[in-house]
Amino acid sequence: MNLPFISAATCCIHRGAKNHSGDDTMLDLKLMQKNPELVRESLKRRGSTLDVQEFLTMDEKRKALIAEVEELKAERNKAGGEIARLKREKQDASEIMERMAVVSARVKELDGELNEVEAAEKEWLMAVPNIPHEDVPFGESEDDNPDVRYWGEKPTFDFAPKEHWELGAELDGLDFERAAKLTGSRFCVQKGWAARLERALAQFMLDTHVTEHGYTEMVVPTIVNRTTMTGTGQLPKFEEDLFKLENWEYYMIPTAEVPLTNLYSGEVLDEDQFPILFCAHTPCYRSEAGSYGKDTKGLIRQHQFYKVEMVNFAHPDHSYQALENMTACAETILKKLKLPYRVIELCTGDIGFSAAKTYDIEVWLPGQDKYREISSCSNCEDFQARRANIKFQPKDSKKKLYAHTLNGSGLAVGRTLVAVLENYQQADGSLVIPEALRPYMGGLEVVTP
RNA sequence: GGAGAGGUAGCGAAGUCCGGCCGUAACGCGCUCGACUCGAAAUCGAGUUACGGGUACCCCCCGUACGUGGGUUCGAAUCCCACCCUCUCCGCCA
Repeated sequence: MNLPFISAATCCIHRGAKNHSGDDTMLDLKLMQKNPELVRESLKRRGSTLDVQEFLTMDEKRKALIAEVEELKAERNKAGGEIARLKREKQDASEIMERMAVVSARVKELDGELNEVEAAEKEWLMAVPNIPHEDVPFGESEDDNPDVRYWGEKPTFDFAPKEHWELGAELDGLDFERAAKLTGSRFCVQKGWAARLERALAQFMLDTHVTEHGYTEMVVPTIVNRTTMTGTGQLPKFEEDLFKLENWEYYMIPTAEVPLTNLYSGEVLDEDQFPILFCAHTPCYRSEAGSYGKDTKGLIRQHQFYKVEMVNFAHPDHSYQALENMTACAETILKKLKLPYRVIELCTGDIGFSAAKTYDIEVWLPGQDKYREISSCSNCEDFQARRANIKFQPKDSKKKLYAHTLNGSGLAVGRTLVAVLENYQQADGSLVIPEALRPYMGGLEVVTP
């Protein structure tokens, strides 16, 4: 059976009724064929060791097999009509039938080989990361990410500012010990004001995006199937980062980007629907495999945290403007909270698998004396749209095109709570509630020990 | 958990019992273009799947796809097996 690469394939076991007919090809097959140098160069810039030649060899083999098998199939189809005619006319067709038995056996053989090559090719393609935009600066690691801009004044303290977990515990808001008892490490119980602050932040963020930025608020599943995880690029490569339900091909989302972006998988959008702006407040689950020893204390790196996520579907001509807009939306939250931050651009060595260009927003944490990531905004161009098969119908052409998808945190709620704690702490051990949040906190201005 | 119905183009839907002239897929809707009209509606006419391969522009030719995967057969939307999804009723449940 012939598995088309760019369209209606079905590499995944789980396939929704109608809207998951998407192929899960990662890169444009044609791009690989026509311009392998570009891909080779892109992989090199990312520091990947994937060998483009390996793919090209497979593709040659695939084409040769297709040529052979299709010739036989054409012959078989012709003979089929002939057999039908002879039988209708009550004539003997056994000679053709015998010959076709041989042809069919050969077809079956070749189809088997073809399937193997296509599966291997697909596996290879699925492991290729997106091609970074040509403007993305070269770099080998996060140390090479250039600053883009800074905002706000770092607060000054006439005492040694505490880290958030210390302050949170002293104010009886954060309880890591009991969370460890309930589950294990990297979980937290939030109590009283800290629980409400979490809710206030989420609500404040959602309200801002909905009423000021034009986003549509969504509630989506936070457990999704394998196809959905593949559509946005979490699978097949990063399975170990995910929590998976036992005995199910279901996964807990590491970000609402996954369900929000896949909302339109297998669909064709209207050009004038753009830009489509969705946001959602969801829990996020990450195994944090490989991060042993990193941020072991506090709320920074948890197995479960809440995030308000923004997802855009954009016209290819406007997706980079959309990325600037989305980043500004995330920054707005920090500005309203009066939290100092900086924006950096991820270099080729640090950019995520699915992204073509990414801005990270880092908030200032006085307790840690560092900027820490609180948002990441990416333009994935058509990378996810290909995998999830999200197209749109341009007005001025017949050909359907892939949409561009973007995603960004707006913001990670837990980390925002950390930033509020560390930036708004007072000498007497109390915590001032940022003005923007007070309406959501029943007017509360200060949390005291 | 029990019983039943269903999955075919952008949508609805025929075809499945009795395998082949039924997949550029009947019929209807929608959409595009044209005719009529001052213009519009109505009406009439024409067009309208995706991908892969040959030719890496178009045309054209060939192949594949009727939820998914397998089986039977010279040949499968149609017959057989397994699975997925949707809907209805019953039971249970926040």
